[in-house]
Amino acid sequence: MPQSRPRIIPEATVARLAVYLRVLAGLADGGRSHVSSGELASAAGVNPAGLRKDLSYLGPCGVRGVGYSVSGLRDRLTDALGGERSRPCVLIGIGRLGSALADYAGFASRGFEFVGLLDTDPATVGHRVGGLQVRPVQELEALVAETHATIGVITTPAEVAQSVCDRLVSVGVRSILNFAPVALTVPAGVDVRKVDLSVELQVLAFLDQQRDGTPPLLAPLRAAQGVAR
Amino acid sequence: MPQSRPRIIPEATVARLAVYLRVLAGLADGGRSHVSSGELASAAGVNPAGLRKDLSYLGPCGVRGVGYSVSGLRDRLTDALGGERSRPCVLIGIGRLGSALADYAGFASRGFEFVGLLDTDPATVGHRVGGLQVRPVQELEALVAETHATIGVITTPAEVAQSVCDRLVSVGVRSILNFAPVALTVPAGVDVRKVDLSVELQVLAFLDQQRDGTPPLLAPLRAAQGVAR
DNA sequence: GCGACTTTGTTCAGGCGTTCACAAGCGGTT
DNA sequence: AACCGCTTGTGAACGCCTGAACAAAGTCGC
Repeated sequence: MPQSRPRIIPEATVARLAVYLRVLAGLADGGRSHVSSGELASAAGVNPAGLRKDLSYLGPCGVRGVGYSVSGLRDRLTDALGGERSRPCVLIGIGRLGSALADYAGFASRGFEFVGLLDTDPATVGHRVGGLQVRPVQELEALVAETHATIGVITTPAEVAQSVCDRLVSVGVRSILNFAPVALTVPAGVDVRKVDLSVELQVLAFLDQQRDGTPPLLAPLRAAQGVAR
Repeated sequence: MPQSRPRIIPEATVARLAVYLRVLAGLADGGRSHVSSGELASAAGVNPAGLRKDLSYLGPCGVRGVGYSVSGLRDRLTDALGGERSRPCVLIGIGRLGSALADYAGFASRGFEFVGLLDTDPATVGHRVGGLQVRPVQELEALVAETHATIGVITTPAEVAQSVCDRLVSVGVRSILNFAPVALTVPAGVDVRKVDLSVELQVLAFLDQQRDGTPPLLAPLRAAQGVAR
């Protein structure tokens, strides 16, 4: 019965659904029972019409004239995004960034649990980070097999990211979050999402320069929109 | 003066230009003098035609029949993305993630230098992170004024992110990188880029579920879309 | 010096995502 | 019971970006 979602959901929409879900969780904690698309969109930083369109991919889930039930919509979104079941993750590369991610509360609260931390550095292996002991990267295959991890997070230096990725894929991991500044090559059927922190800063630097250097030239169309994405 | 770039560069292109720049830096270190669009595109993980289109926004910068000069293109990209001048950044919220970012080598090597670290927690203030001493967040305005920081990085909890953002904007910071899971509201003329780590994982979880749950249903290419029911 | 090959730069069409605007539907009120 | 206002859901247009095909241009070989 719950199996009836023949429509394809665009990836951009999926990302926003995750944002809506977080906003809803906050509203639920605040005791709210209903929200309108306008209010929810404002909190999420998107257009109200776009929000409704996003939600429409899940089928009707609001009541006209009233709005959306906070708990109802939250449950529906939770279900659409993969349910509440805990998703075991392995993290490879326990440097500064890796350590920070290992005990980032935002992950655990959403059902993402790190079940293994791996590193090559003998000085790091054995150390305890976020409640887990760092293990040597040689144990990657065994670890994935025993924990049935489905998500791999790569925070290694760029040079070894591809080989780590290959090993993850070879033992069945099909979802990879990559923080290393390289483009990973994976076979079809494997999803990679890349987070590139220095690119983000560089884009900001570009926009900054553009503001300072060419406002008289092409300033007109660039204003508008008070909320950023 | 190289002041002649009347064309507007799409933001998506800017982000890719930053990736190309990094790949080029690696090639230059390797001693390469020329690259073709195909090779560069492969290393960056994009389509060759798209890469050429991206570069065309900067005007002709390759030689037909030969390819691109590694150093020449690198310089051109560096210039387009804001030059090599050091950009002072302030970082607010020195938790796990903030500490990791504070001494992330990838930033410094691209001209982004943290000139101030701020936090509210008395236990964190005064501590030394990545070569800088953490200062109380009350000094934010003074710090920005004295260092002329142009970029603010927010790694605070969600509840205080907006107020920190407002204070940054009020003292002239117009570029903000936000890691807090909230949509920041800013006046026109201020750019915000948001990095949401748990959203990335949630998208992966969705794709994972979609693979497992609906391969027999919508695996094929695709049919009509936009038609309603 | 000329021809052919290689690679860029550009143009074109297609898909995707976003935004706007309107009709349908539900609750509250009289 | 019927009306009115409010909000959702959807259809359609617009613009952006992506992916492929073509022409210009430069180099290498003979």
